Amino acid sequence: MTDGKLPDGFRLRPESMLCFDLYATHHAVGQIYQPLLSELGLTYPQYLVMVVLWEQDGQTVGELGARLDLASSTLTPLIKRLESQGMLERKRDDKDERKVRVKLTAAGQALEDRSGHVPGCVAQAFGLSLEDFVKLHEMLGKLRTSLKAKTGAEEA
Amino acid sequence: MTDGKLPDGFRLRPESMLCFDLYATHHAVGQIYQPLLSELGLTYPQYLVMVVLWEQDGQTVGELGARLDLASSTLTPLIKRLESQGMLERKRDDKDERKVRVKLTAAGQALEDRSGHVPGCVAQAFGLSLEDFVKLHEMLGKLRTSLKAKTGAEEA
DNA sequence: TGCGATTTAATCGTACGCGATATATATGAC
DNA sequence: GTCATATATATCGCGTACGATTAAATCGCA
Repeated sequence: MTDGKLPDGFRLRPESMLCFDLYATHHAVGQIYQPLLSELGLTYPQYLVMVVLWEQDGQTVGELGARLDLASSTLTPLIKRLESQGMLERKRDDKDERKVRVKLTAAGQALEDRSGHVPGCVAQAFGLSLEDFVKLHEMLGKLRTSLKAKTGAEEA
Repeated sequence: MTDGKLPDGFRLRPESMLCFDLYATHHAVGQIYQPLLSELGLTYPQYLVMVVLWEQDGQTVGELGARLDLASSTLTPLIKRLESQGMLERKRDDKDERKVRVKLTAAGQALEDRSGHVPGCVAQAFGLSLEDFVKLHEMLGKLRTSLKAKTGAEEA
C-alpha cells in the first residue's frame, strides 16, 4: 500500500474501498447510537462533546475542536444548542477574553450517569471479540496518524 | 465485548471509544479526499455515488441508496446537483414509473479516467501495509454486519 | 509605547444526512 | 374494475460539517 498501488480486485469496487468501509461503518454506528441518545435528548456529535467534557470540564472551544477535529463553525452552534438545553454554560476566559470556556451545569454532569448504559449497549452491538476491538482501535489510530501527517504535509 | 462489558481504561475516554475512532477517521479520510476531489468538482459523497455508477450505470435511486446506505432525502438533492453539473441524467423507468434511473452522461463517464489517480493517492496517504489494509477491511465489514443485524433487530 | 501579526470564536453560504411526511405509481384481494 | 395497501421517490425541517471571512483580543517586537 505504501507504493500507492492497490491489489487487483480492490480497485474502485465500493465494497472494497476503505473510504467506503469507514463511511458505511460510521453510518451504521450512528444508527446504533441514535435511539439510545434520543432518550437523553442528544445527537451523536452532541454526545461526543459531552463525553469530552465529562472527561475534563471547562475546556475551551478550541480544545474541544482539537479533540473532535471540529472547527468553530461546527462547534459554536452545536454548543449553543446544548447551552439552550441547559447542559452547559459558555463563559469568556478571565485571563484571555478571546477564549470561550465551556462548563457543565448540574444537569450536564448528571447526564453522565443517565448515559452510563450507552457504551455497554454499543459495545454489545459491535459484536467484536476483545482482541478484534483492540486491534481495530489500534489500526484506526495508526491510520489517523498517517492521514493527519499527510493532511498537514502540504501546508509546511 | 459480547458480554457488553468494556475493559477498565476503555470506558468513556474518547480516544479509546470505537465510535470516536470511526468518527475521527472518517473525518480524516474526508480531509484527504477533499483537495483531490475539488479538482474534479465533486464532494466526497458525490464521488461515492459516481464510483457506484461507474461500476454499474443506470441504477435506480433506491439501488444507489442500498449500496451507500443513504435515504432518498439525501440522494435526491445530491443527484440533482450532479445532474445540474452535467454528470448524469435522471429518467423515470419505462416499466415502473415510480423508479428513477440514473444514467451517466459522456462527461460523467469521462470523469472516471480523470479520477484514476485518486484511489492510489488515498491508499498512499493511508500508509498501511497490505496486510493491515485487508485486515481492516475485513474487520469493518464484520462490524457492519453485526451493527446492521442489531439495527434491524428491534423492528422484527 | 505602539502597531502589525497572530490567535480565537463567531458568522455566512453551501452541502450533506435523517426522520417524518407527502405524492404518485403499482399490486393484490375481492 | 375498485379500493386498500405497499412501494419509490420527493419534500421539509433540523442539525451537523466545512471553507472563507470577520471581529475582537492578545502578542511580538521595534
